[in-house]
Amino acid sequence: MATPHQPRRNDTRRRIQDVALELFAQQGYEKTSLREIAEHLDVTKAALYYHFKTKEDILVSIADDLAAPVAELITWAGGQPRTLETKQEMLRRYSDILWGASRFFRFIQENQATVRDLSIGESLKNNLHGLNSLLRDEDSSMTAQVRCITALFAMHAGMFAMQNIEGDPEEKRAAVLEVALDLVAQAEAPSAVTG
Amino acid sequence: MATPHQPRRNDTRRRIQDVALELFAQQGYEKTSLREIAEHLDVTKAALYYHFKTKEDILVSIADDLAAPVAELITWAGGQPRTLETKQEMLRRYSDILWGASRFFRFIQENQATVRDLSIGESLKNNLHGLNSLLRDEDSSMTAQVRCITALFAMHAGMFAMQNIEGDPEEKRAAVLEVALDLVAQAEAPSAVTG
Amino acid sequence: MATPHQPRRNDTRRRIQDVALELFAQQGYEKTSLREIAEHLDVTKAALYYHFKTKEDILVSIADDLAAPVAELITWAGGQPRTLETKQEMLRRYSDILWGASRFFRFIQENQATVRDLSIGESLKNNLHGLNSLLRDEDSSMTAQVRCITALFAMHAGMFAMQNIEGDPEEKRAAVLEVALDLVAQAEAPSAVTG
Amino acid sequence: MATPHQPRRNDTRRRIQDVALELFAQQGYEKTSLREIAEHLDVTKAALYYHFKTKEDILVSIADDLAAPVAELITWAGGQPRTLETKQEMLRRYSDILWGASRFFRFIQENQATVRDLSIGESLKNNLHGLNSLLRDEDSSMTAQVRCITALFAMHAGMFAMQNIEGDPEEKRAAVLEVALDLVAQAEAPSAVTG
DNA sequence: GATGAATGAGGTTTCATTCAT
DNA sequence: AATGAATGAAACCTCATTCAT
Repeated sequence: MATPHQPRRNDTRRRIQDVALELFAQQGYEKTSLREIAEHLDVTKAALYYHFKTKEDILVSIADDLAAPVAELITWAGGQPRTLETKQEMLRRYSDILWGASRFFRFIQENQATVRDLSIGESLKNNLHGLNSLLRDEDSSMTAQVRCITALFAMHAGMFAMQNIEGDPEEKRAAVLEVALDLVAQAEAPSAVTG
Repeated sequence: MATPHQPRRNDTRRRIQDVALELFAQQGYEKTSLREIAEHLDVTKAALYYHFKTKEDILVSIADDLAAPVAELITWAGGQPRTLETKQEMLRRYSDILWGASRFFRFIQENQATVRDLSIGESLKNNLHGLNSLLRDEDSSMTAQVRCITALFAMHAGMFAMQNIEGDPEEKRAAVLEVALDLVAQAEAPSAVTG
Repeated sequence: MATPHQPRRNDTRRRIQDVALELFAQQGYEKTSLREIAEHLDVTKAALYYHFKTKEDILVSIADDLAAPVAELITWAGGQPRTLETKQEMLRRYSDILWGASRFFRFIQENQATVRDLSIGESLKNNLHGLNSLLRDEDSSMTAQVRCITALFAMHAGMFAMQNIEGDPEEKRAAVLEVALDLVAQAEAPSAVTG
Repeated sequence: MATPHQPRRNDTRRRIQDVALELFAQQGYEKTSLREIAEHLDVTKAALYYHFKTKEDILVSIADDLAAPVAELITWAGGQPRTLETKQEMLRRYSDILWGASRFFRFIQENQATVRDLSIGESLKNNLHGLNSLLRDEDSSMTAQVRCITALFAMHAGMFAMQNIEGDPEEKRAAVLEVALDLVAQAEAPSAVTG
């Protein structure tokens, strides 16, 4: 039973989002002009304004779609017991989200200064903070807390910093996840390896 | 009495670099205009062009100063035996460099998309790659390699991602370094902790 | 017969070309700013950029329109027998073209250094060279060749160098043409007048 | 009147004039900046201002030197009988002047629009007008007058329009002069050649 | 005889945005 | 659903020029 899809209703809108994200990721947000987006789509700039109120709104609409799963993940994790298993499952799911929308998250990563001042900045920051809070225990040692944060950033960095390294992408992703899982495990059980 | 219009000192060039870096870090490179920099210094835009050929050139001159120590570190490490101790000493020194010019490195971190297309992008990338190559062993397991990369990124992230966490800055920095040292240690001794 | 079907544009584009040529001819290309052109038209500078990509592009578009007849003339003459009559007919037609767009050709004449570096320079030079080749015979005496070139330049000079001389413009134009026709006639029949 | 030449006194001044003329001729007056001139000489812009009051002044000083012979020629011719022989001698001398400072006269030719608005414009125009008046007879036929003007312009054009034609430069120059001499001869003796 | 530092004016170009159609 | 025409603001940059040293 295929959904009787609304004909071409969302088509242009989606194509704008797609092209915009592509260019934002390639060149950065500020260096991508609406003219450029319009040209790639073979429409006029004014057409963009039929679908979106502002340039920022294009990005917001993308973020609304792609960052939602992170918020859901936080909600989910908030309802689970704060066990190591929960935390690790959280990381696994986060890994799926990140790789499922890697173009977007890479964009966020590479345009922090820009995104910070945009309206999406706040919510992205909150997401990150939410994940963080669920992973780390505020009463644990500073080192332990750092390990948790690092687990998160390892995954972010993993999306784009591994291009120099040879190997199967899936294998790399698995390795990144493993290191992250490890870090939260060590944060929990302080039988340190350090001498 | 009226203070005579003192001619600006010789340090204008330095002051430009300083203000520019401050604003670049605060607002991002593209969102910082030369007009703004000039106004902060109480000079005209044209004065900036007396000291620097282009806007990009201002950034280049800053990077030349501040990124040089990283290149030196790479040279130094290249001349040492590839032991764990060398790697860890490298991380310690890198930590010093990073925190000694944190404003600059935070700028780089938050403006990757921009920096990538600028002339400094290449050399910064090379630096990172150089550090990376010295830390990780291409023949070791993927996981081990990821640990090394993560050690590096943990330090980068540590510069700005810890502002949410309470605690003494020095203590935080030490914790970050400890986690990084740990990661390379684990990369070397594959007696995994993972379940 | 073939009507060049331009989509119905407002005449703004044409008005820009007209005002621009007027000012270029009056003051020179470099000394005419886009601000000035815009003010004459009571539009903003940005409006110019809606119609033309660059300042140079305005001139190019003018040249494309006004220099085309010369290219056509060359094509026509290329298909005729290389007789004296052909050459003289060529000069007659060239005279019509020159006087029909005298503002443009005077501009070219007075801004050679500028035009040379612009993209239209090459094609204008080719036009002149084409006319030249059709007039002169490479095997004839140097003097004969010079006479042909002079015929051409006499007409160019005639457009603007006669303003000091009194007399009816049409009469002047006819006189210039007569001298030019004479020169190619003499080039052909070397029964020299020179004492 | 011969000034005993101060040793290196004028050296820089002359070098500025030389480089300036070279660049003016190559690129045009407006497109040549003082920075460029200074760089070619390995001095600072400010040094130029020690020797010349303004940019225009550099050009004026060049013109004063190089256009003076034309004024002298006019004076000389004014004192001679208005015979054909005088006119032809005038052309011969003018040819010498033109080719003796061809870089300058080519510059004038290619930058008319610019030169017109500069202070030298007036005197150059007067020179040309003076030569013209001495050649042509205001009572003669329009055609005869055009022939005289053409004689002058043939020589101007000859300086740069002959580069496409093969042949010894001196031979070309002689041919140009011959045609010019011819033209004034024909202007005098109205037994037309035209068919 | 020349420099270093700076300025004020102005240049071309790009941008996000608007609005009548 | 989209276009054509236009705008206002601002960007980067260059220029001729000045002046204390």
